[in-house]
Amino acid sequence: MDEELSCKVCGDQASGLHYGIVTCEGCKGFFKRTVQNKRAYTCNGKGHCPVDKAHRNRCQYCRFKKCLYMGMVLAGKIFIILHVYIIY
DNA sequence: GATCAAGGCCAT
DNA sequence: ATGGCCTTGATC
Ligand SMILES: [Zn+2]
Ligand SMILES: [Zn+2]
Repeated sequence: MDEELSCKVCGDQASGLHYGIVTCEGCKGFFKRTVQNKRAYTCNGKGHCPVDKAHRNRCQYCRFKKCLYMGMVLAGKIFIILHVYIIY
């Protein structure tokens, strides 16, 4: 039985936990590239474009925005460490 | 020693 | 520029 998780950002099949939330390889790489290269995107629409597997590449601004909104953070690992730390 | 996640590198 | 695969480091 394989319970496969879906990406919190685009809904694609996630490979696991990445930067604090469950994401797919695409959003993981996209987030990494965006932060590391300090990329700046702009929305052509109103800033609320649908971010799903079909349209995630159409508006990078709204995709990255959703990444942050869903709780994606560069040092997402500290959340996991913190979670353990609080319990103990 | 096994598992998970970050990062890097590569092919499309 | 995107997404995937592989490698490395850290943690349990
Ligand atoms: Zn995704
Ligand atoms: Zn947009």
